[in-house]
Amino acid sequence: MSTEKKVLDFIASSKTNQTHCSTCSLSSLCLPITLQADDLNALEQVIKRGRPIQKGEVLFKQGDDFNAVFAIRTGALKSFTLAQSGEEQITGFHLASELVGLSGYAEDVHSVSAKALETTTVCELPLDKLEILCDEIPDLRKQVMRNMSGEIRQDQQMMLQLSKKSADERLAYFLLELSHRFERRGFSAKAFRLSMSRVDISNYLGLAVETVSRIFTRLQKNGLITIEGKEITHLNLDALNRLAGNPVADTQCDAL
Amino acid sequence: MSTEKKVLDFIASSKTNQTHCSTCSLSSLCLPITLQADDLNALEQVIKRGRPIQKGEVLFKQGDDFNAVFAIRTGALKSFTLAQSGEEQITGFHLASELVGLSGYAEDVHSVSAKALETTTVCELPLDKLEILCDEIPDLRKQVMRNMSGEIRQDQQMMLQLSKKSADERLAYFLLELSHRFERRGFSAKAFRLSMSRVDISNYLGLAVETVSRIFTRLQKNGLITIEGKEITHLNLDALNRLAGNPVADTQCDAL
DNA sequence: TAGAAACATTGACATAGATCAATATAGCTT
DNA sequence: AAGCTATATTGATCTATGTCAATGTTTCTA
Repeated sequence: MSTEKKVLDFIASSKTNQTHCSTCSLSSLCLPITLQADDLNALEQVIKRGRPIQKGEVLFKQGDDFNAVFAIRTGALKSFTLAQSGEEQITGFHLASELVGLSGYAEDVHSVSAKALETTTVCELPLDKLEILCDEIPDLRKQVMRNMSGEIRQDQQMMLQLSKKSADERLAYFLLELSHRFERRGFSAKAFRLSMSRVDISNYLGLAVETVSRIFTRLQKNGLITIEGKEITHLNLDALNRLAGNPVADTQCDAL
Repeated sequence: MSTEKKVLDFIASSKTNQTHCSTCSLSSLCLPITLQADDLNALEQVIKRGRPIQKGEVLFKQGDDFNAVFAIRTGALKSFTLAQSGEEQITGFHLASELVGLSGYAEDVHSVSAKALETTTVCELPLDKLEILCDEIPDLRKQVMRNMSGEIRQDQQMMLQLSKKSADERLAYFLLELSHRFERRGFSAKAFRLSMSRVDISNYLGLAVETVSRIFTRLQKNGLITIEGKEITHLNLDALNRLAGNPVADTQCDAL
C-alpha cells in the first residue's frame, strides 16, 4: 500500500488516504487497477478539482471542444445526444467514480452533453496532460482503453434492450444495472435513491413516461419493488432477474 | 510519402505500396492518420494475414479469450451479442478497412461474436503485440482510442435511432450510413450491394423482417430508392435525409 | 438443371405501448 | 406556509408495428 494505491481511492477522496471501496477504481466498470506511487503522483499533478455543479447545470455540451474528461467524485450525471431533429436521447447515467466524456475522443468535440442530476463534484482530467500520461504510464493507458471498451459493451447491451425487450424487461434491467453499480461501490443492492426523474428513465429506456409510471406501480403491487417517489427501499432481485430474462438459480418464472 | 504512409493502404494491400483511398485509414471512422515509416514497419511485423473466411463462418465468438483484434481487408462482417435468453442483437456491420473486436478489451473476453456476411479476408492483430506497440507508438495508441471512441459514438447514435425513430426513419438512417461508408472508401454513394440479409437488417434496426420488406417496397414505389434483391442501384440521398430527419439544403419534407 | 432450403414479399389481424386528458403530489420560491 | 411549477400517476383511447399465414423468389446442392 505504500508503493501502490487504488486509483478510485484517490479520485474519490483526492489528497487523502482513505481506503474504502477497495474493489473500485477509476473505471466506470469498477475494474480493479492499481498504479505505482510515482505514477499516481504524476496523475495527481494533472487532476483539477472543479467547483460543485448544481442540479440541472451542464458540465459540457455536445459539440464543445474536447479538451478534458471528468471523473465523478460525488453526485450523478446524465449524458445525452441531440438528434438534428431536436430529439434528446439519454445515453447513460453516471455515478461517483465513473469517467465521462471519453466518447468525444474520436472527433475532437464532445459527442454528448453532460448534465448534473443532483449537486455533483468532478475531477477534471485535461486531455493534453492525460495524453502525455497515457504514453508514459501503460497501466493508465490500459485503464482508459478498458473504460472505453466497457462503454461500448454497455451501449451494445442497451441496443439489445431497446430493440428486443419489452417495457417490463427494460425497467427490470435498468433497476438491476443500477443496483449492481451501487453494490460494487459498497452500497446496498436493494435500497437506493433514483437521482433521475421518471422522464429521464423513460427517455433512456425508449418508453413513454406513463408507461414507466404504470410499470413501477405494477411492480410494486406484485411485490417486486418497494418504491416511494425516488426512494427505492426494497428490490426483489431474483424476481427482477427473472423478469429481465436473466438466469436465476432457483424457482421458475411467474413474476408479474 | 517516403517517411509516412497511410495505414489503410498498408492494411488493405499489405506488403505493397498502393496509395488509393488516401482519405481512409485504419479507423472504422476513416480518420486520416499517418505513421512514420519505422512505426509502420513495426506494425507490419505484427500483423498476421488470415486465410479467407467463408460466408457464415465465425471469426470469433462472444466469450472467447480476447487475444486479437482484426482489420478487415476485403468483404464484410456482422457482429452480434447474445442475451442469456437467447435473443441475438446485431451490434454492427463492418466493411473493409474497419477494425473489429475492440469491445472485448474491457473484460478480456470478446463481448460479441463476429460472422462473415460474404467471403472475407482479415488481418489479425495479436493483442500482446498491439499492446506493446501502443505503448511505443503514441500515434497508434491514439488511433486505437479514436476507434473505440468512434464506436461509442456510433452505438449511441444507434440507441437514439432505436428509442426515438420510426421504422421508416431507421431504415433511411441505415441506408444513409452505409452510403457514407461506401463513399468514404471511394465507392458510389448511390449504388452498392447490401451484403446482409433482410433478417439481419431488421434485427439490427429492431424491427420485424416484414416491416423492413414493406418499407423497401414503399420507398421504391415513392422513388426514394431503386432496389432489386440485395442490389441498390439508386439512392435519392436528399429525400432519404429528409425522411431520416436530417437537415437538407433545399425543398421541404414531403417524401413518402 | 431439378429439387430443396433459405430468403423475401404481401396481406389480414392483434397488441404493446403511445398519446391525450385529467388529477394528484412534490419541490421551490417568496 | 401559501401558491406555483414541475413531476408523477391513472384512465381511456389510438396506432405503428408485430405476428401469423400464404406465396413467391432466389440460392444452394447434388
